[in-house]
Amino acid sequence: MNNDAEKKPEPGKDFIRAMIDEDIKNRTFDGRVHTRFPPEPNGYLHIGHAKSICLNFGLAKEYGGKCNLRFDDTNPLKESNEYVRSIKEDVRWLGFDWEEREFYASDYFEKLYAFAEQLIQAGKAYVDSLSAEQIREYRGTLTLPGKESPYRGRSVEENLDLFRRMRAGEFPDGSHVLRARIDMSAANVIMRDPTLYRIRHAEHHRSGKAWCIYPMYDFTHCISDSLEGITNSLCSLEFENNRELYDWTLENLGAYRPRQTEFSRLNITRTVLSKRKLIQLVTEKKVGGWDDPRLPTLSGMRRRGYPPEAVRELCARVGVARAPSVVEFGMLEFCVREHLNRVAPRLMAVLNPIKLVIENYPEGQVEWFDMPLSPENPDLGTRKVPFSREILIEAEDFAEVPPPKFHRLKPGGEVRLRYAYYVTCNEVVKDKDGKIVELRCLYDPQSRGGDTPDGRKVKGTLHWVSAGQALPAEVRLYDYLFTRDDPEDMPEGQTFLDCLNPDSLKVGRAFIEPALAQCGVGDRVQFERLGYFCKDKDSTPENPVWNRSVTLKDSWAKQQSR
RNA sequence: AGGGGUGUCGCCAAGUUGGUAAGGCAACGGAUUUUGGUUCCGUCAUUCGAGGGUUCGAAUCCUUCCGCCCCUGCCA
Repeated sequence: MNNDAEKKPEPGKDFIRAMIDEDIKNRTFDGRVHTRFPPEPNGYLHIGHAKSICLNFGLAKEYGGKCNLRFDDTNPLKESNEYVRSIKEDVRWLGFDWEEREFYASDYFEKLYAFAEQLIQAGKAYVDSLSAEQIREYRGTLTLPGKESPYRGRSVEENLDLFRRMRAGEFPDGSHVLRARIDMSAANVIMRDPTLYRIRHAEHHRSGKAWCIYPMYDFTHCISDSLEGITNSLCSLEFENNRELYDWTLENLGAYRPRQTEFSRLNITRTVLSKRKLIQLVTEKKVGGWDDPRLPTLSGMRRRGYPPEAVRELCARVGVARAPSVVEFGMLEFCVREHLNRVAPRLMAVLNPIKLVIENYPEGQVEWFDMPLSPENPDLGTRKVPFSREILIEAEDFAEVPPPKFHRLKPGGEVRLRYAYYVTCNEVVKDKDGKIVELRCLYDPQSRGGDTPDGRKVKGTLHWVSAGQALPAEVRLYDYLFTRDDPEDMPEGQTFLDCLNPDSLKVGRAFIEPALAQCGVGDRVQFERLGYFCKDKDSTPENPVWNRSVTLKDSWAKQQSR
């Protein structure tokens, strides 16, 4: 070993880690690292959230800190316990643990209210009685300053009285709001007297009917972070403008102030990651539900058979930066294949069967082979696979008139049936319409196991199942949900719904080897050549259902399509 | 009276105080192979949004343009 071998350039840290290193060096937060993942329970988590989860929980782990799970539940109209339930399930599935630190913004309502009164007391907030439309008009535009509300000058006493009566339920929805008194001509529109509280006579999924006024995001989030002692409040780029208000609020409250840092959210080609659109797909029944395997939701990906390791790997690979970006779907698929290739057992199934009759194999005989579950990982053990006179192979693995460089079965040609025997096709049987009914073959008894004593080589090895013992199964093959790279970018007058791919789900039949009967829901295997599959929850003993997670790379198919 | 961000290979992304463009995905070659998969090995930015300037030397400093993203919810 010599020392200059270690001079390899280390991959650079992302800007967030660099910032934290700096903070630790300067003891900015006493060397602490405390993050949080703050979803609003108004929908299911998707892979975009996974990036935030991996970042926040990952950072805490790397720096020996903590990460809280906090539900940002300040809008009772959109939220539900069902979403809370699914979010916790998905975070756990991804492999992260918030231990006892499960928080809810709604648990801070009383404290939040006290902070609001404190702001009023300090003359930094007032009750406005303009209508929503008027407030919008008064706000001005991006290029024109706003003007002050006539109610902006109310006395502290009047504001306090009004705010208390708002809480007491004396006023209808929309009649008053609490606003911060900042600057109606601020260049940052967010700072033009932002709304802090609104009246909403609605039942909250956790606090029930205890409240009829609810705090807004900008007021709630920073205080929640502060209360929990968060050091780094990481959020996506669209909150950049809100940072000024985050800092303003905490400063004017004299509260501990975490550091908000924004990063670019994850975008993936041919998919939509906005909650609004995902909800639309679900409620308009364009997909089967939140866990439809075509959806980029964590529950959909789980059902599709994507391992959590692959999702985490993707998040690690795309990194974190501030430049808006769109990752190719292929990057995700690569991560899925990479992990499954390492862990998934490899068995055989046939999608579009063609019968192969081995004329010199004894009628009625069945021999059971012990075959490895994975050629690369002997530790996985073996399974029993039956072989008999009638075998099913993939129709596309036979060509009567083979294209150049075709390695599979052809008239007069010899191939290997994986781990079984060499067979040679000597007759193609057709019906009167010229359709192939079966292939008559001869096998070489010497080639048992897939090798011959004379060592002769064969170009092709085929997957197969024994016709008599194979089990029928349903397979669901998926394609992109959308026909364009960017479903958001549509021609005039069209929406993302107009580029839904009608072929995104194809249901087919398959014949699978008997050993697969033992699989449980969620088990993942590779079907030789066909791809990685995951047993679906819709399975019944009579009709197992397998979802294709992802196909294998296929350079032959690619070459043919050129 | 607009403000805040951001632009490095088809995609993601490193580039410490200026010293002469990491890595991954994709793609393309080749070797190995009981599936055309996997694995391995190789190729792939004279150039960093564009133009000026400073400098012996700039993706990195100055300057002027240009593109893209976010902000006018009583959503988060």
